[in-house]
Amino acid sequence: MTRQRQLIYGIVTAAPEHRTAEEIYDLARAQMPSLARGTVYRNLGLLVQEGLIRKLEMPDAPARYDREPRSHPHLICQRCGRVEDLAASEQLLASIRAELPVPITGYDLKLYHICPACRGGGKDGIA
Amino acid sequence: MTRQRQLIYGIVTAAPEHRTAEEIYDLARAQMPSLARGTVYRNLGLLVQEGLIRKLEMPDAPARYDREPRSHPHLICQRCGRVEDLAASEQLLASIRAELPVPITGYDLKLYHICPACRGGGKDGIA
DNA sequence: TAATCTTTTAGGAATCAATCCTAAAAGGAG
DNA sequence: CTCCTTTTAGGATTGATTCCTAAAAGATTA
Repeated sequence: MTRQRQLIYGIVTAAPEHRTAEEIYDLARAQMPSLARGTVYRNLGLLVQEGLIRKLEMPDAPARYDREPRSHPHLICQRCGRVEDLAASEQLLASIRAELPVPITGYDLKLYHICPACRGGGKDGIA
Repeated sequence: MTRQRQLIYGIVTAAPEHRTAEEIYDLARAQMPSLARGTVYRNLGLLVQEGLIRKLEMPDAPARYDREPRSHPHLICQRCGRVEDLAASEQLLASIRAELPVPITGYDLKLYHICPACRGGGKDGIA
């Protein structure tokens, strides 16, 4: 395990944020200025392969990385792109499986909405 | 409605395939050789905006377009990337909504598996 | 610890999907 | 047909990501 790998993994797992490779690169360079961009991409890919973290493809935007590798839903604001984790529901997964003709190895569920901040005004969501 | 737009829309809606912009471009050029790549991308974007078709972001691959704009699950082979439509289940959507703290505007559910062709051998799926 | 072999890195070039730019062509209203 | 607006072709450009290579770091063994 190289220092670079450790650093990158640490940044992803330290916070629940869903950061892009570029954001991770910037944060990492604050601690290791010589770190190369390619190293970040390569290690993120390896961490994903090993099942330690998860890659989230975003609509019309760079991918983001999630410290939780197990399948779980994400709530995404259509306007600002903010990503929020939702708890994986066994009940939901069961419903999904029940509908399927084949066994699945994982899923990716993105739920779109407009977050309170983007809905404007001060009030949010009472209506 | 320009001829280019009509042609592109026609290609997407003609078949249940989920084609990439590049594939659509190739098919369209067979009928209109002067068509520009940018025109294909721009019109696909406009068709998506108008809600006539749907864009599917694919993991580590170019986006694909679906002639069905309403939210519905997709079954995707992890190995070859083949995309298959699944029927939108009102029951499933209800389960999803029931779990949520906020109203959603749409969803994107990708279910991953290994398709029979990729599972190797001749038999498929009896086991 | 030194020698050796393997893996990973830095740095930058290259790729690929997608977007942007501009003059010319097409649509469309009157 | 004329004027005005929108869209196109064609190609340059961008932005995320991958690839390349010599050098550095890690690991292994003696």
